Parts: sequence; structure tokens; C-alpha cells
Amino acid sequence: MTPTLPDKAYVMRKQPKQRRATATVDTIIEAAARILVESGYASASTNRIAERAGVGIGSLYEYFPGKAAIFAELRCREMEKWYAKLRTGLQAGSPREAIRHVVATRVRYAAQNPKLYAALETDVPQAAVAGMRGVIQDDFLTLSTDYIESHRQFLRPNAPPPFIAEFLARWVSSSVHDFAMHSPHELSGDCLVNELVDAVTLYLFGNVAGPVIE
Amino acid sequence: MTPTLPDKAYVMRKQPKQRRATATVDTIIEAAARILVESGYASASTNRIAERAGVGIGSLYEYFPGKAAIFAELRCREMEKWYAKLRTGLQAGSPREAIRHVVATRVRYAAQNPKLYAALETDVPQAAVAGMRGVIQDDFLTLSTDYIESHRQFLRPNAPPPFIAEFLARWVSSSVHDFAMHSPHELSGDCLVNELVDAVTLYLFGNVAGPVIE
DNA sequence: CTATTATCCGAGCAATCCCTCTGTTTTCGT
DNA sequence: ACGAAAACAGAGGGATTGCTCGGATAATAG
Repeated sequence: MTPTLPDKAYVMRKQPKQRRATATVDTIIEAAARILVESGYASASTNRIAERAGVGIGSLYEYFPGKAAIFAELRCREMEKWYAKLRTGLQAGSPREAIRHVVATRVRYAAQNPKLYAALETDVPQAAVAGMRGVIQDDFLTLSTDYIESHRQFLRPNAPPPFIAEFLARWVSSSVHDFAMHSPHELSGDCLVNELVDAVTLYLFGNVAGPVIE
Repeated sequence: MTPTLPDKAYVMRKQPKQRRATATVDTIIEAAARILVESGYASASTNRIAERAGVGIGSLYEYFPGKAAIFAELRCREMEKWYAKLRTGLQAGSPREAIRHVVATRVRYAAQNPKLYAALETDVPQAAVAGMRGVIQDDFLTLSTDYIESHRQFLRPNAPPPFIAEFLARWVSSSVHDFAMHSPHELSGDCLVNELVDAVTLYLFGNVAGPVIE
């Protein structure tokens, strides 16, 4: 069972079949992203997006069933860029190294394009990305649970593995998110990553070095 | 120096001087809260709020300089309800007990009125509560830093105390918030609180019992 | 080349929004 | 009781919104 992103909350009204149509869709989404970064969600009206994209407002509604769908799609694409990296991060070396990889990737995800990240996570209304918010965690959960269960013998906490996985995923992801929103400068240093790795390893295995696997 | 909430981002256009005026303001805020809980921020127009409150739209704009101010004030009032409890939580007994008090209070804050909490935290746009979001943390930070510095001799991490305080505050607060948004049922049990207390104590003092103070 | 399908366009509708403005009613100081 | 100040009211302005619809244009198939 390979984890996949969930179905999109808003489906395209019409699938672009010619190449220029896909180009139009891409242009629209890119325009939406640019306006979002520059002026926020409030001033990202469909008319403005179409104008910025250089297409007629009619073309926009040929493919997107509504304003919300544009941002749902944008968010979806943005997430898919990072999903693979998070996945492979779990398979790296020792538990401590795996934890470090995942944490560092999560930090990079928030720091790469801070404006866009912040806008997508806080400015775009919840309803517009319904069913999308938090899917990284929801999906990453399955992988983490497996990972944790396969290290069951070394675990310090006796809570059920699915809970531990959710606890860790929310802990790391939401902490990084919170720092990104309120203390973004901390994302560039490595203090945050270090402390997170220490704390997680300590929580899981009882010491900062991780389990000694022989 | 007693910590105080920061200045409100939006000041009242006119301070109510008569008792019925204060009542009017309260009624407006309560109506805004009810609409927010029932139908979300999108449908909480100023006209609707005034109608629901049973006052003219003119009366609303006598006191509030704009729509955003209503929700900023609502959020401000909601936060002040919990600020004192968080503060006193820090002063309770042993470090582990203090941690437990703070964590449990934070959970109760999110679980008390889940709909209103969720709406205020995610539905109301960032701009509307500018300078308010995260102030609990920002203010709680000072207290935590003091607390941590006074236990410096028992600390395991060697990061600077202000960072440790911020790290902990964001960790606990954002984790609880994330659970409240995506797995609200976990707030009723005590597994979340237990694991958070364990993890924090472990991070701070290297063991789950906390320091042995003699 | 022709027919069919896909794509693109933008004027404008209906709805909604926040907020002002002017006038009336209530409360308070004296 | 009376004038001033505070509080209340709501019609409507001005602007913006998301979105439809009918027709023009380009690409593809036969």
C-alpha cells in the first residue's frame, strides 16, 4: 500500500486536453500564487487573477469551479513537492538520523518560500482548502506508525504506536509552523532543529543518542 | 513588572459612557461570537451582526471602527479569560506539577468551546486580529523564561533560557492547537496531557520525574 | 478543406459588502 | 424641567465580488 495524497476537495470542471490549455491552467495558478504572496488572499479576486495571468475571466471558469478551487489546487501542488522528501527522510540511517532528516525537511518546507507558506497556511480560509489541510500529517502518520512499531522494543513511551506517531507528527509539524509564523529567523539557524531532534529522540528512546541496535 | 496584554490593535471609536452603551457593545460582541460559531467568519457581515444583536448598524459603527475590530475585541476578551489561569499554573508545586497544570490548562482552553476556539484561531483572517495572535505565548514567554532560569542548575538542555522558553511554549501550545483542529476527541482523554508532560519534563530535566530538589 | 471539438474571451448581472450620514430618541447634569 | 450630550437607528451609497453566457477563435480529425 503506497500512501497517496487524498482526493482533491474540488475537481476540475473540465480537464485540459490540449497543451495550451494546461499552460493556461498553470498560468492561472502561478498568477494566484504571485498575488497571494504580494497582496494577500483578500485582494486575490478571480478577476484580478485572470487579469494577472493574461487570460479572460471566462477561461478561468472553464477549468476551475470557483475561486476556492484555485487555491486548493495551488496548495495541493505545493505539498506534493515536499511529500516525497519527507517520505525518504524516514528511511535514513539510524533513528536519530531519520528524525533529523524529517525535522530538517519540515523546517526547509516552511523556510523555502516563507511568504507563500504563510499565506497558504494562514491567509487562505480553511473552507477553501477543506480536506487538504493537515494531509501531510495524516498521510505521514501511516509511515511513522509503521516505523515506530518496527522499533517497538526500544520505545520508552507505552502509549499505543498510532498515538505516538500522531503525537510526534503534530508536535514537530506544528512547532515548526508556529516558529515560522512568529519567529521566522529561528528557521535559519540550527538551534531549533537540534533541540527538536534531541527532544523527540529523548521522548522516544529515553536518551538523546537513540537506541543501540546491534 | 506584572505582565499585561498588549495594546489592542484596534481601539474603540468611542468609549461607551452609559451603562446601556456598554450593554450594546457586549451584545454586539456576543452576536458576533454566535454567528461565528454557527456560520463561520465568511457570513459574519456587520449588517448581520447588528441585526442579530438587535441594534442598528449605525450603533455598531458608533463604537467599532470596522468589522475587524469586533473580532479583535472578541478574541482579546476570550484570551483574557485564560491568561490568569495559565499564569498561576506555573506557580504550582514541583516542576512536574507546574508543567502539568500549564498543559492541562492549555488543553482546557481549546476544549471548552471548541467551535468558537476553532473559528477564532483559523477562520478569522490573520489581518483582523493583527498583533493579537500569539500574544499568550509572547507574554507567557517572560514568565517561563524566569521560571526556567530559576531552575537553571537542573536543566539538561544548554540552549539559552529564552530560547528554551519559546521552544516549550510553542511546542505545547501549537501541539494542543493542532490536536484540537484535527483530532479534537483526544482533548477529552488524558493521554495527550500525560505524554506532553512526560515529554516536556524529559526534555527539561532528563528524566520523567523532574529534578530532585532538597 | 470541412466539420467538430476544444479553447478562449470579456461585458455585465445579481448579490453582497462595509460603512457614512442624517435624523430621532434616551439619558444625564443642573 | 430643560438643554446638552450620549446613544440609537436604518436607508442607501459606492465599490467589489464571484460568476454566467453567448459568441469568436484556434486546434484537431476525417
